[in-house]
Amino acid sequence: MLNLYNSYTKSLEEVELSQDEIKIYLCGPTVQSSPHIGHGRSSVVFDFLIRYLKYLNHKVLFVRNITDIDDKIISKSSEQGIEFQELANKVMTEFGDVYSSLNCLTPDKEPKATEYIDEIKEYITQILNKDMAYISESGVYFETSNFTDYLKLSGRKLDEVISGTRVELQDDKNAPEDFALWKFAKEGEPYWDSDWGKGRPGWHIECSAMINALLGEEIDFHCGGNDLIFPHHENELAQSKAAKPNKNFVKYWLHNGMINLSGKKMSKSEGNVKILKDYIDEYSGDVMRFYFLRAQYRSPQEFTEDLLIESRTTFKKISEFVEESKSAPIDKNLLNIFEACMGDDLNTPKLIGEIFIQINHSVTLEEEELQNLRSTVRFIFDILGFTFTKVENEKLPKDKLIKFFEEYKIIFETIEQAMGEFISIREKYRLEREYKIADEMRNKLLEIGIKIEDGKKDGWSWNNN
RNA sequence: GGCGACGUGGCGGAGUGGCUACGCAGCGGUCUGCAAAACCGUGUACACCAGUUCGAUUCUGGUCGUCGCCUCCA
Repeated sequence: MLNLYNSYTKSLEEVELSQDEIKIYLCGPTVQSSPHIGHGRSSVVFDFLIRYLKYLNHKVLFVRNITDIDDKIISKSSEQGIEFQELANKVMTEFGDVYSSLNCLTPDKEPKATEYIDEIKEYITQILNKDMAYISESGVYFETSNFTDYLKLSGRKLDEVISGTRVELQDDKNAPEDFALWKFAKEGEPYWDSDWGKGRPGWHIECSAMINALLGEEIDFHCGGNDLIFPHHENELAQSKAAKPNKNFVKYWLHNGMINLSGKKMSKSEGNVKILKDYIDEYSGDVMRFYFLRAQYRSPQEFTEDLLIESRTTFKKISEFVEESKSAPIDKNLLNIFEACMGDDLNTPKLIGEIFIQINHSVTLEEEELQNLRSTVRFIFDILGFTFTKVENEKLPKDKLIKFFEEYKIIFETIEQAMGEFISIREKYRLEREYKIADEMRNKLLEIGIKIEDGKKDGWSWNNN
């Protein structure tokens, strides 16, 4: 059983899944600036869902779009004196890198708005033909007053939409709440030809058109951050229902909560954006994923670097528990827990708690049961997209190492060889009860970033932390 | 201002009408030459005020507070 919160009905619903392909559309980024933690959350959280659906033996058709043309991209690129495509491509690459280091499943299709201009124009024509849009001086606009269900998704009232608006209103619109399907190009702006005039698509229409082109008239899940509910998804829904009144555009609307930086929402306008890549590089994709796993996907989630450090510590425990084991779904009890938690609107924090309860109880288990538990925990984390790849040890500069080991008359060839000799020298001192020297060696080694942990099998390890 | 969400121990974060969440940190211990690591043990938190109830952190109402959306945003 899978219960998920549907933003449209504002309630937890038992999801009905057909045995056919499940169609999922995730609103991807506008490629105007580098990905931040919030982008990471949205992609990882819905990656959990997709992977879980696959675990439940469903076929999934997953589309995530890229908005590569919009006002911000145009203005930013012109500030930098480059073509808008150049900026879009650069940022797009950054997003691709981040998705892959977070081990998010590659979408089956990843359409860009600029590659679907024909479909977009065709879609606008359909809306015009249904008398749900009109052409004015500055563009083609959606006639919201002709769409009775407008604002049903976001639950707003019409006068609120206008009263809160501080943006200059276009005076060639029939109503202030009407939104652009096609914006006519101003001097110097990029444009595509159309029957109505040279211009570019509005923000919302690309999603309607690309969903229609790639997934069809009806889809199962439409996902994105909850900041997109209004106006983006509201308008998208209006367009799609206007073009196809008899179709149920989206079965379930799913929205993830925002990341908060020290109590504040992180957004471009607040200027408190942190670059996601830096954290991935420092903490690894698994740790970032685990950080996202710690919060239920709809709740706002606190972000500080300390919480990332904590996530690393906690995740390390799990990796060590699972390290030597093969992934296998053996422990039925734990699998039931897994499904119960995931089925409860993806309650991943609860799942983590339950897994730790199992780990804590494992001391009483027989060897075989313990192995089964380890394998099953590993299996669950595999399903959730964790890789358990060891963090590449930070490369210390070789000259620094050579110099360091010279002091102890060790000729550096490889780190293993040099450390082996270093340890045996130090061991000699320890046997001779020359603890001062031994401790000093340990401390000096720590200064260059290598930590000795006496009593461990290996005897030494990198200090990645 | 409008709409919505939320307020759980030092921090993060589940959950429940009566019973241990869990993780991190802290504290005590075992081990150790000393550390570290590891292991064992350890905490009567549920914003405030009323009400319903045999009993409320969990239900209802109010108060205060925090956050989000309302404008491009995941």
